[in-house]
Amino acid sequence: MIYPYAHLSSDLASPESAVSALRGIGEALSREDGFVVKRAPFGWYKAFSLSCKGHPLSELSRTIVPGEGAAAPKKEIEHEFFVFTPEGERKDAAAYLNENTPLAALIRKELGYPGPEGVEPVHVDLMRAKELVEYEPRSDVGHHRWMPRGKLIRDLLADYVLARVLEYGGMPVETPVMYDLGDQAIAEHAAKFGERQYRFKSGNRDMMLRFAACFGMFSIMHDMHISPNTLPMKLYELSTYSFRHEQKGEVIGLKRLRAFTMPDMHTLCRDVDDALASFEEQLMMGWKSGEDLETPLVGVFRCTRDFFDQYELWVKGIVAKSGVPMLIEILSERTHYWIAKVDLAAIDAQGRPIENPTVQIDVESADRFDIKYYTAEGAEVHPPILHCSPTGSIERVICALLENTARMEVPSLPTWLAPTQVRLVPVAERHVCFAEEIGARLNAAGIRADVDDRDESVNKKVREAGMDWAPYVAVIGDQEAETGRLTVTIRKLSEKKKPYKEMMSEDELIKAVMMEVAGKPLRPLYTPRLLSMKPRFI
RNA sequence: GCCGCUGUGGCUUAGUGGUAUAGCGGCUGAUUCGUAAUCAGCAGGCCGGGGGUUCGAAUCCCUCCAGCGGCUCCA
Repeated sequence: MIYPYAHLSSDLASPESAVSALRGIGEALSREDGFVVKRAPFGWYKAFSLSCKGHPLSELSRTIVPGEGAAAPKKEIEHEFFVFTPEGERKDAAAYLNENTPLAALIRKELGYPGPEGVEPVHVDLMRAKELVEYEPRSDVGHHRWMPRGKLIRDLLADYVLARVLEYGGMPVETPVMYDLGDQAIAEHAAKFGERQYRFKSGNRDMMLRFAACFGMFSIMHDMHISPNTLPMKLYELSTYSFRHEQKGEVIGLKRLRAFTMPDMHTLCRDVDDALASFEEQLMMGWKSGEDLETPLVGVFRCTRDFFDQYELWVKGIVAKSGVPMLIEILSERTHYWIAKVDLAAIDAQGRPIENPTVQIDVESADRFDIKYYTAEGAEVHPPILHCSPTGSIERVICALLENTARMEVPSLPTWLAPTQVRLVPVAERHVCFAEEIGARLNAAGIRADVDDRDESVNKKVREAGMDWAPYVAVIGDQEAETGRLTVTIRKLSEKKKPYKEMMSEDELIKAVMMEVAGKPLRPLYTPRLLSMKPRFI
C-alpha cells in the first residue's frame, strides 16, 4: 500500500509532483519486484487500520531522496592562479610558495598545499581566558555568549564599521532574520545555497533563518521606486545574526560559527562601470580596516574568464591602488552569483588565512528579486549589485585580533579596543580615593580607566594589569599625591621583562590616550570602575 | 557529516582496576604594601551524560554529548 503522508514532510512538493511520484513508485514496484501494489487516493482524508508486531516505540519515519543518479553533475571548473604586482607585472603563483610572508600563506592555502600539522588556534584559549566570549553549551554548536569585555569589543567594532559606512554614504537599515520559503525569490536564493541553513516550521509556513542580510535588503530594493539618478545606492545592515548550519566538525572558536555578525552593505549600481568604481572604493575600505585594526591583510581577486578578458586593465589598476601584490584566480565559468570578487584575509598564528573583508559583483540577484529601474528611453534595467563587508564578520575580526597577538613580543589589542585603557593601581588603601578621582576625570575625558582598589600587593595588581593587557598602567601612591605627576607604564612601548615607563601629568596621559584613539569609536567601561566590584566570569 | 585524539572542583592539572592530587581562583583572618603572584586557615569534585564488565571503575568496554586535529565544506 502506497500511502501519501503529507504531514510527515516539512517541505512539500506540489500535488502534481506528489501524484506523479506516487504513480512512479507504484509502477516501478509492481514491474520490478512483482508485488501486488495498491495506491491510496491522493488528496482525501481516509482511515485505515494496520496491525503489526513490534515495540510500541519502534515506529519511524525515513526521508528518501533521489540518489546519485539524479544528482546534477558537478560542473568541471578550471581555476587559474597567478599574482599581479602593483607595478602591473604578472608572476607565477608558485614562485611565492616558499616565502615566509602572509601572501605566501594565502597562496599555499588557495593552491591546496597542505599546511603544517595543526594545533589548536591561539584565539580559542584567549577568547575565554581574557573573559571575552565563550561557548554556550545550552545553545546549538557555534552560538556563543559574550561577556562584558567581549561585548564591548563587539560594540566598538560595530561602531567602527557603521562610522566607515556612513562617511562612505551608506544608509543603515534593519531587516528580519527569518524568511518564508513560500516566496519564490527567497526559495530560489535559498536553494542555491544547499542545506546549510536553519529551517523550521512556523505554524504551517516553512521558514529559514537568513544566512546573510541579502534577503531583507533585496526585498527593500524590490519594493522601491528606483531612479537611476540616485545610484549608486548603498544600504547597510549589521546582521546580528546571520545563521549558517555548518557541519559540526567545521565549527571552531571565532573562525567558523553557526551564528555570526556580518556587517553587510549592498550597493545598487547603475551599470557595470558604476559597479567597478564602487568596487574599487569598497576594496579600499577593506584595506583601511586592516590598518585600523592593526591586523595585516593579504588579498585574492577572483573573477570569471570573461570578466578578466574584458577588464584586465582594471584588475591591474586595483592591484596598483592596493599597493601590494595580490593573488588572482580566474574561473573558467561563473558558478555563483558573482562575476568578480575580492577577499582580504588576515593570517592566523599557524599561517592559515582568516577570510574577512570582501566585495563581490552580483549579476543574478537583481533579476531574481526583480530589482529594476527604467532608463530615460524607458528600458527596464536589472542592474548589478555589490555585496561588501568592509571588515568581514565581527567574530572573525576578533579572531584575527587575538591570533595577531601571538606574533607580538608583548601581546596587546589596539588601544581603542582595549576593555581597560588605563589601569590605576593605588599603593595602599589611603590612596584609593585619590586614584578614584583621577579615574573619574579620565572617564569624563572618554577614557576607559578603572581602579584596582583590592586589598592586594602592588606587585600582584601590576601583574594582573599586565594580564588584562591594559595599555596604560599607573601606580598611585604618596609620590603621585605630592607631585601630581604619574609614572605610567606604556604597554605598546614595553619589551618582555622591560616595562617602558614615562613620567607624565594627568593631562598628558589623557592627551596621549586620546591621540592614540583619535578617529576611533569611544565607549565607556562595561565593567565596574572599582576592581573590587568586578565579578569573575571565568 | 566522516576519521582520529581528548574530557578529573570556576581555571590549570596529578592519578592506567583498590578510600579522588595539587596550584591558582573563592571565602575568612592577618597584612597597607612602589611596578609581574604577602602569609595562614576553610569550603568546593557521585572524575562530561547514560549503559555494561568486575567483589570493586576516574581507570576496561559500548553509546551519546562536547572540545580539538584532519577531511569535506565555507554559498
